[in-house]
Amino acid sequence: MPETRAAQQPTAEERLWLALAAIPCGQVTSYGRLAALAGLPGRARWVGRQLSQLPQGSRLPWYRVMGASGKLSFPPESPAFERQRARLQEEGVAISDGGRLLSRRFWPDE
DNA sequence: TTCGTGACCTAGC
DNA sequence: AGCTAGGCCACGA
Repeated sequence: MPETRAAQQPTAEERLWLALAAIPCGQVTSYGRLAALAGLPGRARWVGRQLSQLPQGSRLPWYRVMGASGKLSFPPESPAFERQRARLQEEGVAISDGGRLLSRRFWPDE
């Protein structure tokens, strides 16, 4: 009988959820940094894919993640773009109409 | 199986 | 500031 998952080492997905949940309110990070924090440097695309599969009602702060260039990864005006922008706005993080982060709030600090 | 696509990134102009 | 090139890799057609 194999051991249950809980007794083994955390999976990459679990490490990602933990890193994601660790982003402080009012701060943001990038897909690449998140990948590195989860122990998978160079796997930014994988992070983006994981976030795209998050269930609708997820409590995780997916909206605190954007491209390394400081821009949201959704087309401006799209529903997803506006959702993310609104969530960030609630935390005091301003995003321009074009999707650019207007303040230095990347985490961890550089 | 190959090929295009994608919530990406860095380096180099 | 905006290209381009190459790297990354899971998925579906």
